[in-house]
Amino acid sequence: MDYLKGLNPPQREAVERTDGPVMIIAGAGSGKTRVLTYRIAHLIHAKGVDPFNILSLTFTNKAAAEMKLRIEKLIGLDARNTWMGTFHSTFAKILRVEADKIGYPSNFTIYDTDDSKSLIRTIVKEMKLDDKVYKPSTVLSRISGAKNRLIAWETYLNDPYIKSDDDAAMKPRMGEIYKNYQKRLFRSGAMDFDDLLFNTNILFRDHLDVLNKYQQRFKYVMVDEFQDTNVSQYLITKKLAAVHQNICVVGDDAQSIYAFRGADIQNILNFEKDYPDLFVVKLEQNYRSTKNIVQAANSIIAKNKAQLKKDIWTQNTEGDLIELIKASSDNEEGRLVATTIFEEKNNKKLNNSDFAVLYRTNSQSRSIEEALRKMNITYKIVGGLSFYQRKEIKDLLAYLRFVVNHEDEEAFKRIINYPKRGIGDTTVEKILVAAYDHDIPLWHVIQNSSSFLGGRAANTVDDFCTMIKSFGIEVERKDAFEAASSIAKQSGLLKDLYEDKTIEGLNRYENVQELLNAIKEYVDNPENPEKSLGAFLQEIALLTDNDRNKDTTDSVTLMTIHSSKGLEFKQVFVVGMEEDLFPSQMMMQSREDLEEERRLFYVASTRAMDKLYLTYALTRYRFGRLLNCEPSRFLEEVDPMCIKVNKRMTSALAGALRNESSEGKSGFVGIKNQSQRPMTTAKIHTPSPDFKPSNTNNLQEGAKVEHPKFGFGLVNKIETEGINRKASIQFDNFGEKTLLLSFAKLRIIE
DNA sequence: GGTATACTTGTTTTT
DNA sequence: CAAGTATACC
Repeated sequence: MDYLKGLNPPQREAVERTDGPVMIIAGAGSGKTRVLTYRIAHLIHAKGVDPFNILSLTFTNKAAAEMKLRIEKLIGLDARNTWMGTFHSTFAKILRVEADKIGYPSNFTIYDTDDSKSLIRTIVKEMKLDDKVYKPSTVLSRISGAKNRLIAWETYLNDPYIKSDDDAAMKPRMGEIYKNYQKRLFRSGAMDFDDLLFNTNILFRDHLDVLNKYQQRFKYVMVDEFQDTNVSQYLITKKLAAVHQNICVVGDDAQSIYAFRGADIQNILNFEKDYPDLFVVKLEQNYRSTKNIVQAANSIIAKNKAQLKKDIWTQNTEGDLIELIKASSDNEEGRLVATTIFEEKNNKKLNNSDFAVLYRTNSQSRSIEEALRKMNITYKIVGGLSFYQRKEIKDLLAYLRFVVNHEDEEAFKRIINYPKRGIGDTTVEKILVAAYDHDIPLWHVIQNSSSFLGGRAANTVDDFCTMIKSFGIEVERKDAFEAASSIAKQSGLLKDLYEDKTIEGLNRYENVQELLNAIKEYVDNPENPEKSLGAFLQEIALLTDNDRNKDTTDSVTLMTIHSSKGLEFKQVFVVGMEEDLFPSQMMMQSREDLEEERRLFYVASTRAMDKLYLTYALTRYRFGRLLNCEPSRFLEEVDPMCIKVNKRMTSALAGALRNESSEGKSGFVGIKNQSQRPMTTAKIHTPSPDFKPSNTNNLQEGAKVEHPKFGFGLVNKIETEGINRKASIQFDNFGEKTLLLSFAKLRIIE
């Protein structure tokens, strides 16, 4: 086939060596995706492998989608039939089919991190533990770590090493929390992200017939971004490939940046031990960047000890030196980035989309955004607070989730009293406790609320229950879009948002509409055979909005270094090159951590094709405080031959900019302080010694009353709004106040 | 039960 | 500095 001609010798080897275990070490910019897609095309086209027998695992939906598209271009529609997706989505699909084998319903819910944390918070509360000690995020990452190493809660509780570890951390009850968390997930018919992998392992361990089915099916297994796999993921792929041994992993140990998520760099470093007859190919020619950038990147990564030996080189031109830019403050850093982009755009006739600004933490985007906005440069932010994490989106999704899975506790808690229907925390608590204590399904309690709750609470819960049931009927009869729109309307959610006329309120309303649009798109897309709401929810649970913004406007990209992996731009700014920020202060305890930070720097640097800028600021607002910063140690690690210090910042200009910024700042702060200073209030009234609240059922307008705090006053007006009677009272010392009569303690004087 | 306010608290990265 | 939670109040 012709397509082999465009490949260099190692690339070609990687494509043609289709059988047996293969490891492709692919340096940054070495044409990895190309090799992968050609390899799959080659399997199908030249080797006659049925696309159904090929499984390719990636880390992002975007990578999967892109690869699929590229293969389709090479070999046509056959490509559609290969299995290609993220670890999580692929095994979620398999788990749906096989759920009953491990006791789960096939419509199980997938909890996102927020759901998981919320569940942990309630468990910690129920166990009467201190949530300062057992912080949801800490607990979750501990549990997650265990799951990624395939440690079940039973094992966790019995392991003396873990026990002493937790004791030492002053968190002896961790194992119990893990146990309760897991049981609760199971009761809710829910799995968290890690469960998708953990339970796949359980499934394959306990049901050899199932394992065998998939082993037969997936004759060829490929894993992209192999350096980011955790033990749990690795074991799944290893098992799947155990029969045919056609496993091909592609990765770059130098770009392993997800250890915090359980990724184990040892997987790639030790791969050869598991497969002694492993065929290793190294792709070392970089097609992306200039010589200067490649050399700089090499000099950075050379400082790491734990790595596979490789020698990245390029035939590209020398290119510009890397520019080091010093700014006096974070705001100035933003301005310098913006002006540089502006100039380069004009000088070199570039588009906004040729530029990217990369940072270590999301919070750094603010100063950059401000500066770009001032210069009228359009930009887009990738990642950050995701669309699917917005409250209004989660609320609607919770409705949808709960209608599909009546046991979904986290969804239930979100919607039971939103929009307000008069069901308070105590009632919710009672329902959950009833379900838990009697070991009965949550939905059973809701359906029979009168046996567990008092009269009026039971009534409102009944109404809620009827509503959910009617939604259930709609979901059965209609497609996902019609059902979701109807639920959004009838639940009152849309109305609640519509009535909020603030800017944010409007925004929220639009976001919900956007979600509905997304559902419509899903339904209309012929590639999705199943139009049901359940099918849509499965799809969306593992979606991050990285690939969602397909807006075509030409814009500068702002994102964290993590989310930049796999991308490339002509010009790249890595901002915030400061000690404690990059490398992050959290990452400097151990050498392993520091090495991961260094790999992160390597990833950032190798995104650039033509030009790389490194910027740092001398001062920066963090924790709401102005801090002095030191240049990052990483700056000294870059080969000095590749760098030039930017001279365009004359000190006069710097001074001018600094003054301007401080003036603007202080003026603003001054105004704000003034408006926020609390007014001095009148002295609180001391109630008369014989103060006793009167029955206010017959309170009349014009009556004279005493309030324990506000003192004496005259009733101006009484209004009745539903159950609530309110009185406007003109107090002698506190002005007019409107009080709710069912709560306000008032003594009627005359 | 609902809501306005004060207060704390935390900022790494994400499937 | 911002968001999210506890509190106190109506």
